[in-house]
Amino acid sequence: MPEKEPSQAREDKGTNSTGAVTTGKSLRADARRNRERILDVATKVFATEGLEVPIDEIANRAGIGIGTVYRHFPTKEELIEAVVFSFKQRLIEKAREMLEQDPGQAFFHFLSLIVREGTGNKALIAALARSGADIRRPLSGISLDFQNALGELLNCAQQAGSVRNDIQVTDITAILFGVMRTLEYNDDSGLAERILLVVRDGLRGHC
Amino acid sequence: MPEKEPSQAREDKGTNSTGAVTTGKSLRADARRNRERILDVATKVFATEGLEVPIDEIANRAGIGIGTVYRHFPTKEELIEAVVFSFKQRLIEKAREMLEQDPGQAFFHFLSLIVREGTGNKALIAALARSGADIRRPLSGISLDFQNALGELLNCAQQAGSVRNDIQVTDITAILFGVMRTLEYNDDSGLAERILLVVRDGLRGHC
DNA sequence: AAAAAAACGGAACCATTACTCCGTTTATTA
DNA sequence: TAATAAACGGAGTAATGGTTCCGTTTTTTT
Repeated sequence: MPEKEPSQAREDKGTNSTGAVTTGKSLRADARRNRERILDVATKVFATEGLEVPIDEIANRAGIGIGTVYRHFPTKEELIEAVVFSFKQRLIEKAREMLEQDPGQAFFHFLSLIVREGTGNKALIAALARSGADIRRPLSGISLDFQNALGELLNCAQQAGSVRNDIQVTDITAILFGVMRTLEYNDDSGLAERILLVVRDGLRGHC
Repeated sequence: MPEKEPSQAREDKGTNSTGAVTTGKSLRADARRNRERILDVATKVFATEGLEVPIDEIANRAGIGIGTVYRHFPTKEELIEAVVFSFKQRLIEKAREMLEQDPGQAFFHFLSLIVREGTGNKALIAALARSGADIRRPLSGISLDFQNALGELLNCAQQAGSVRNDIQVTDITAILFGVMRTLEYNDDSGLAERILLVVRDGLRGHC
């Protein structure tokens, strides 16, 4: 009698080039549902309350056991990464779209967009912090993609003379990081506007 | 027979208007020595390693028991306040001195000074963060003094036309906070220079 | 120098949080 | 629908870090 073997060689979860987990067909129905739900809740909670919210809290709000959360995302870090990933992905997409516009406009519009979206979204701020905090650490995956997208906008703007030349992408990331951090505790959009004004004029340079 | 009474009504520790603990004569010799030592060590450790360093660590490095630290500073918060206080005090003094200079110069020199001193000093960054993070919360004590000192420099600079007029002190505090935070993880002074350049030009305004 | 007061030291306590383990439940398969 | 595999849930574990308590030591007073 032939040995029992896994009835159908289920395809494994894999990771695509960008680092996102490709949700293959291999998950059981309830599992896929739960995974989705966790991600949903985590995204909202992280955005409104910050990354320090304990996993238990997220599990509770999702109406799901802690163990389940950990099966899907073996560490808190990985859950955060997953959430952060989609935020960055969306921004990258926006950046690409903007490349159509006038170079100077594009760059500054992108900055505005980030600031606007970031105001009041602690998860997004953290996402940017993760690629902007320590600019010496080489990036990879989605963070690198993001930096490249931003870099392209910057380059174009510089070539068009809309942004000073003595500035690099990493400087922008760093500045962005600072602005975000400031806005983390001040969701006043008036402040955001004024800071953006200063940054904008400063980036144009030589008065 | 008369009841025993405290031989000498020792003067109590009090707090002066700025919030600093006035070290009266009431402390025993070893106590005063220890208090000083704790403050010294804490200042250095907080500066180089940040405020997250546990109290135990500070006690150990000072060669003093944990209990002793807590007798002098009933909560970690109070120890931090004490450290932060002296940093701010020094900055305020500098600000006053600078008022002598040309208004525009004074203001920008002060910004440079803070950035220079802040680069690599996590305690100082935290000190500024504490008065700049949430600009809606009304300040008091030393933080208010600091804001006022900064405000005075700003006012003069604005009246002299060296700084744009659509900006308030709290905006400066916020910007400063952001810059500091950025530099917290990047002690590269080149980056500091470039960011300062952008901020400076941005604050001058209307190109 | 003895008594009283002040200060010391650090083990123990408590709260928080990330993460594990395993008995139970649910989905899938045959 | 019974057997099997997959996934679930949450009590329990471990590490961390702030704070308290109290027996011991040091300083000050008489």
